[in-house]
Amino acid sequence: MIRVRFAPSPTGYLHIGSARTFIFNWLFARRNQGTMILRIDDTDVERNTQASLDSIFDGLKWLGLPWDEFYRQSDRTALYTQAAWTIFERGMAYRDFTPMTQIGEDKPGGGIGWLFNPGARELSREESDRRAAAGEPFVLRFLVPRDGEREIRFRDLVYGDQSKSCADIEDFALLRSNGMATYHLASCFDDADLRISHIVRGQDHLPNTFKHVLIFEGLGTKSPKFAHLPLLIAPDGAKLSKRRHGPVVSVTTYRDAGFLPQAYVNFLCLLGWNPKDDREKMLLQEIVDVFSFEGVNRPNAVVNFTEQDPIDPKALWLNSQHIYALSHEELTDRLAPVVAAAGIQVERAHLLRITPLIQERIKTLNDVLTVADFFFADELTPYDPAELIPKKGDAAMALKVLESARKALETAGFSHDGLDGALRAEAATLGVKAGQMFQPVRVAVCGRMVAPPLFETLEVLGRETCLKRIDQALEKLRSRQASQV
RNA sequence: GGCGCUAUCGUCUAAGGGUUAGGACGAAGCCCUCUCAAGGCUUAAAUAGGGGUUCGAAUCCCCUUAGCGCUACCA
Repeated sequence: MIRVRFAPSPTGYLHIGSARTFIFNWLFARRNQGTMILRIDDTDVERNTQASLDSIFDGLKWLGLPWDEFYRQSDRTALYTQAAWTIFERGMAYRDFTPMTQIGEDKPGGGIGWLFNPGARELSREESDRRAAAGEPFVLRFLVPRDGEREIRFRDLVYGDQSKSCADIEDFALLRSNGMATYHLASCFDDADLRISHIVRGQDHLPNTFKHVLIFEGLGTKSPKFAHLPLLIAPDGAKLSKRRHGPVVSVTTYRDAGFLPQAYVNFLCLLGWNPKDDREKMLLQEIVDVFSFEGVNRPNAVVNFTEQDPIDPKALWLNSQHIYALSHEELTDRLAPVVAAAGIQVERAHLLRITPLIQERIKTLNDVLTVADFFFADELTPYDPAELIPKKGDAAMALKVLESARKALETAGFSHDGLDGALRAEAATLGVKAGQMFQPVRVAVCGRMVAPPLFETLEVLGRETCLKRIDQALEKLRSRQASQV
């Protein structure tokens, strides 16, 4: 039975790399009819925040990938302490009474690799017990084997066989001096207790895994299988961080930019994994059908963003592909809340008619606001009347064309073919090219030179609005001419 | 410093001893066309460097270089 977990610690908001780890876990579980567990690793009371927890749930909810079981480490602290003392009783851990301030100086950052504090390992059990009983604070450390040349080995499903000499593993802490379990202990205990079959997490944990193997040994359980994932990094090669890279690292950036969750998931999957064929745009089910750790790469993957544009261009393209794959009804359902949030009131039936016209012209849901604005507004936003002048034409032509278009639209049938026929006929009688006819009309009704296909647009706008806007355009042209004379 | 991981177009990647090193995004150009978009076609663009092994290396091994990670009573 496959059981996997995603175990974020609530010390920041849900970050793009964490989201991907969650997704890979989820995919692996679904692919193998396994169980997906969400576990909040909140053993660090100092740094946990409710806001962070909210952000994690928020982000996961948006992704739309449900989990099957839920745990929170702060509910289980007694279990960890108990486990730590079991390891101690087995002689695989010891109390270290070295004050924190003292070790801070000559330990990490500076010089030689730190393995353990001098004298701490050699303390007799009697003295250790006595000092503890006297209330002296201590850290419980794992007693990493120092005799012989023992190597810790494990096989990673992505990175292959791993080994490390115990001589390079320090005596890491199991219990803090306040009695709380550390991440290593709590995480391993839970992985064992919850019968996790595969630990799927970021590659930054690869070096920690040697310690974890030791802990599982201390716990007397078999290690789960491991699959480490390449990290997501910034274009500058650095690990993604809020401080350095800003809001890009948060999943909410993509959500708020108008991404479809399935497109975002698709994008994240393609960072460090590929289906071994040329597919790029994939539905969730299609990914589930072929997902395996064989397809996971080892090098870190760059999320391609800039200061000006936080969105990876490929993500944007994938989003447009997913938008394009939606039915008109589905897309309308996604667009409606965006439009409503912008304070625009539109009937769903009307929006449903607009949707097909913009579907292949929007890359994000939010684009509806800029691409379809003229469908929503009563009055067009002001535009330069010079835009009404067709190519290789002049203001007089614009005037002439718009006048005859107006006349034609008074009687034309408001369907694609009716409008097409009527306007083309007008162009022919005036002796202008079709484009010279269409473009002024487009600008007149849309208020700009770039817009969806003309006839469908006119159709959706309706005769009344079209005539009104052409009248306004004629007015603009006339006053422009008057002012220029 | 020690230990570990990694190294193919700008980016995501394919090719796990024999290919003109393939695809996608992005860029440029052309076609289509009522503008834009979509679509089609085309172009530019990569095996970090050096040694081996081999008839033959992007692929296996070693070294160098570079990047990243871990080295906390954070996770």
